[in-house]
Amino acid sequence: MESVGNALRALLYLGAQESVSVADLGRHLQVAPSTAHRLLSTLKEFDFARQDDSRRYRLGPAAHEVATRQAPWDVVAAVRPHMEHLAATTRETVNLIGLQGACVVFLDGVESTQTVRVGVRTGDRLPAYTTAGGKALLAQMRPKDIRALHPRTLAALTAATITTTDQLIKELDAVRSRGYASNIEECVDGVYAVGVAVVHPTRGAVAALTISAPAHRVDERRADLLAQHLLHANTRLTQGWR
Amino acid sequence: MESVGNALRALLYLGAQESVSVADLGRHLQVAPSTAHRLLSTLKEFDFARQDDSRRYRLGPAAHEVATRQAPWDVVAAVRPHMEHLAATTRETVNLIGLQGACVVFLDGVESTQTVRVGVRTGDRLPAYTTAGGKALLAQMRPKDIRALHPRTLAALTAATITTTDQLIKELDAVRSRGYASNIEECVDGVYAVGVAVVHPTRGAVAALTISAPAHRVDERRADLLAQHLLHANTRLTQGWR
DNA sequence: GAGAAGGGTTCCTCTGTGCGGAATACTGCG
DNA sequence: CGCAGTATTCCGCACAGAGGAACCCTTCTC
Repeated sequence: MESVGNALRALLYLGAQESVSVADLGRHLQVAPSTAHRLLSTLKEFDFARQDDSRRYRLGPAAHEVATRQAPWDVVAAVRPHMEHLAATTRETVNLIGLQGACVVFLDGVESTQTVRVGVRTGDRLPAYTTAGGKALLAQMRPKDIRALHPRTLAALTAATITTTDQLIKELDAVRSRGYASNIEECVDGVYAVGVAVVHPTRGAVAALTISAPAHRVDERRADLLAQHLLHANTRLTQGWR
Repeated sequence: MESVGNALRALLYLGAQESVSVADLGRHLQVAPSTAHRLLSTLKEFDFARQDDSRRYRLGPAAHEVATRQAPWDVVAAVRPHMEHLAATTRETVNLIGLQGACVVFLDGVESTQTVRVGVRTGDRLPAYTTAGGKALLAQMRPKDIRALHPRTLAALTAATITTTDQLIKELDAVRSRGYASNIEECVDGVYAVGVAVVHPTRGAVAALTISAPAHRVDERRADLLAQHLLHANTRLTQGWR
């Protein structure tokens, strides 16, 4: 696979430069300019390279996406049995959530066996501020970092969604005081969720554990009970990491 | 470039999965198993994929490296004229430094024109705790994040290097109080440097600006003067970002 | 333990893809 | 505007990459 090899060499080269011309790459790979051009065009076609009006090529967003979209799979595997136990104990849906920039991604899920239940959303992405898991993770950050990550006003997904960063910062203060985060129909109408951050001893907050239920099944007292289950599971999990 | 296209599709697929088998990839790309195997083998050859004894393939470190080694080139360009002015004014070497994990990388430099001078190190990497720029950037982080990033004991580059994370955390406190960081022969014997973090209004601490000089030319009073030059340049720079 | 099923890896043949060269188009400088 | 350098497009051809087959490996079941 000589041409594939050259494409990967081109990608590595592009990653190490501010920008690259066809001639630069041709010299680097010892290939004809038309071959270098063809490689860069293909990288561009898949968004591994971008080109502006100066004719030079830069690393494109696909390269960044491949690297940063990888989940902490070892954590996912370690948490799985705890999630299954939680789902069995509470009879509600349990999710493991990761933070990527200002979004959360659903990494894994164990669905409730009840007839009326919240479905798992593994693979989905949502704004962090709209979810219990997202709030639990954001609460690990300093207010200045929260501001750096969000515009002043935030898009609403429901009538209950937080809509300003100032509100969010206040809410995260409450999360820290309470010891867990909640989402009361802020993301999807009819869904109530609680969440806690999973903090690895050397890697910091790597994910969040949440329990989601139909809102009609959860009042404040039950939310608190569900949260206690989460906190117990979290303690057992992180004790296994020492 | 059909084969290059398939290699890039393979890379994207690998980035979205925990692990991938030859059969998985063959089905995904609609190619023969031997073709899928050949693609994965080439990705593996360049470290874009890794394979363990289970025969399955995972994303390799090269993909991560391509994405994360990219410097903030727009910042580098914006800072350049300020660096040139600083170097002309102080007649010492000016560097722009970025933080990557627990290391700094020298992003750009303007060398002093004096006969005896500190050389520029653009492209070099060093432990952050041994450099003024690194310390300036680390001082923007919380102690718990510093601990997460460093082992208890730190390797010494000179007799003056900080050798424990506890010492480093104390030093970073002093950096924050003083308003700038210094490196008094902690990295290279005979080099004295001062540094300040360049803080972008929405992106946070994106780099550090430093002035490095032969130690025999810098006493405490001159270090403070050099630091004032840095702080003034930093203010002008960040005002241009509003 | 033996055998079956599924899948990974290696090898071979052949054809169509990717290479380099040439022509054309574009950009920046004097 | 003309020129030099470089990017982009197009074409012909040969060899690189595709698929198929054989062999090897792993896991599961009896």
